Amino acid sequence: MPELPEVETVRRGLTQLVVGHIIESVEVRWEKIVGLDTAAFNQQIAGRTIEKIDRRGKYLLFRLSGEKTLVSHLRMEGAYYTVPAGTQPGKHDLVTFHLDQAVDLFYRDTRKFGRMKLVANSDVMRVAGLATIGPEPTADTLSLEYMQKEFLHKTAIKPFLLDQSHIAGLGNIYVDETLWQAKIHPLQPANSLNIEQLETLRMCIIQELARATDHHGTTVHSFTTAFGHAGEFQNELQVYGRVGQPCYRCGATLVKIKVAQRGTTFCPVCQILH
DNA sequence: CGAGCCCCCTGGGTGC
DNA sequence: TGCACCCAGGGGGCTC
Repeated sequence: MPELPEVETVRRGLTQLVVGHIIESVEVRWEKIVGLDTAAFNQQIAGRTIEKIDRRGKYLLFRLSGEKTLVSHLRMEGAYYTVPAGTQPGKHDLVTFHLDQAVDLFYRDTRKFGRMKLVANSDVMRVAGLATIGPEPTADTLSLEYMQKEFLHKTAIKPFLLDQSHIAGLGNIYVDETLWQAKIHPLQPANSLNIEQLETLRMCIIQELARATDHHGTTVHSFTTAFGHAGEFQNELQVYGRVGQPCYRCGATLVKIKVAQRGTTFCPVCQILH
């Protein structure tokens, strides 16, 4: 499931593979992904050059010629990869971008949850999700002062961190990881954290996402980079996927509960609810 | 405004 | 071997 480190890894791969190419035509094999059929999407996008690829939170932003942006969210299993022109698409290859220089860019999405939308550059920040997105989790953009003002809700910290309007980029895996690192219980109300805990959490989030990005993201289920490689960060995970195994810090058995409909693994000894 | 729930989907796992 | 079920989950949208 792509979170910020995985999306950033995809962005870097795509930058090498498709920037500078012209989109000659497209084929849409599952209309809900794009919200348009092949003819309508083709009419909007054909002839544009891919000038640059940006990222905001978990959104990929393909900057195209003519002041347009293709906003793409991979959701659970969306993936991009390039193949030689003429390659037959597989069952789960839902969109084909026929590029110049005999390259096809495939969008594959087993569960069909991903979405993409072409908008004018001036409308990008009006796209649902981007309109309300919180700051990027870096030292420059996520300040302690912001967190003190933002974390005033009594909502449990886990769903609070999953809400992209507070901080951009965290998903289920990295929320469980950073809460374990900061020794905070996933049900702890966001407004109950003191300033020391907020600063600890802030640094854990910033460092964990940077470290995961350095490792090309986490591969669970199906994530691969645009080059078809798996990430390596799954080997670094401390709690996610380790229910029933010993806590690396205290040795207690990690437990799994449901928090806001999400599977949540934590240490019942290190992460005490206050 | 917030909490809770539904929905979108399919592959993989489990039980019989 | 096969069938019926259940589960995972990001985020938009809905109701209360």
